[in-house]
Amino acid sequence: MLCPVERADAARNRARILEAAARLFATAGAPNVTMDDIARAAGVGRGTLYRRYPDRASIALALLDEHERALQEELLRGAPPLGPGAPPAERLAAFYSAMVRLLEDHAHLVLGAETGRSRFETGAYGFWRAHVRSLLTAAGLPDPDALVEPLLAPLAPEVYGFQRTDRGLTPRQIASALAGLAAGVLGGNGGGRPPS
Amino acid sequence: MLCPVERADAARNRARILEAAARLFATAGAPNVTMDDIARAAGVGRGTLYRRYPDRASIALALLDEHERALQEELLRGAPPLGPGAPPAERLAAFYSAMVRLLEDHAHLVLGAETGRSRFETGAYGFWRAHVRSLLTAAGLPDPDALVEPLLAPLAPEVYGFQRTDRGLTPRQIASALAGLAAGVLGGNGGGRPPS
DNA sequence: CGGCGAAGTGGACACGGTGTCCATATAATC
DNA sequence: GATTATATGGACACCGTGTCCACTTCGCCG
Repeated sequence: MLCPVERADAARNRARILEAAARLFATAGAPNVTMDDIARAAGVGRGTLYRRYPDRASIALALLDEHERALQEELLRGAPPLGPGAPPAERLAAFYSAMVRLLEDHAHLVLGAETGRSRFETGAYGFWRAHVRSLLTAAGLPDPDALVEPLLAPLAPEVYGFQRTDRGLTPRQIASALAGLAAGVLGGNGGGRPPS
Repeated sequence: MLCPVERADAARNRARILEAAARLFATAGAPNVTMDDIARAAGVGRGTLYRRYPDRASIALALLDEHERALQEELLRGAPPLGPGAPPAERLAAFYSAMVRLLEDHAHLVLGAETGRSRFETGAYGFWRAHVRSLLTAAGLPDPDALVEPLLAPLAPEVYGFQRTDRGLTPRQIASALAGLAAGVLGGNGGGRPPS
């Protein structure tokens, strides 16, 4: 092997592909974009495209990667309530709020790409899962493993998209409802309930 | 028009299609079954199949219909805690429990058929939604519209399937966790929390 | 600077599924 | 039993996917 690193043209094409895919996803909607479209828009052949990204999901994943990593960093080492230090209920609410922002900003990317089962198989999902699970454990809840997925399920792109588009909810409303959920499950008090 | 009702052969073929589809879905898994397969197994032509069911989802929907209707009946007029009479938190927990049973019994049907966005467009979803929303309203929660989807999201077939298969959870565990969720959100007390 | 090997490229190809269409067959009415 | 609307079923074209391989380009080394 003479070239241990990525070749210059390969890097150039990778950038082209990602740029073109981002543009197409944003304008036409992810599910309506075919591999052909992306290859043509990027000015590369089909073979080149498939070499790196076997399907649409992996392209969207690459596009989302940087944004998700930033949030992950904040969860691990950022300031409270997102980062360590705050009580679990508040951290969960902050996490929900941050995820709502992420979904709102990149809905077009994430929709139809991370959809269905493939969502669970991404590294990002594993991270969110571990984070929420640690919050549940810290709060002393029984059987945190069984509560993680129900708490993460509202963040599925399809659910968020349905609430926003079909139900006409605002990001504020959604984040607020999720904060209530977090308080109800993790906080001792009935956080989401009206003071009675 | 001479035949205002469904013709005899049409009814017969409808039954054949549903029976064949149920068999195929159960053995091969819904996503792996093509329209061709169903038509051939049912002994009808493609045109006949497409006439009634434009896609797999509508077939699965027809198959699930009766089971869902039974549960809907119970929710409306059955005995507490599933039917009217019990406090909202207990009714929601009972609903979760019944849905877990439904998912467990018909996972093969529902998986890959009601998947993704199409789930929200079924009449059944609208019913579950209205039910949960009424429970939220009865409990006096603010903005029930924003809480409905998060509470229904854990029942998405993909989520349930992931918990059962990949995570190795039992139906009991899942139902129990959801009961805790119901208690935390709707019940004043921390139902899912350990007594402190 | 020229050639060499390996990685990268791109388009042609075959496959499979979907959805449509229409000539034919069949059931229900008269 | 004739008639007419409806149902049937298979043939057809279309589209997207994923693979494959002959060719090109890159990077190194003599």
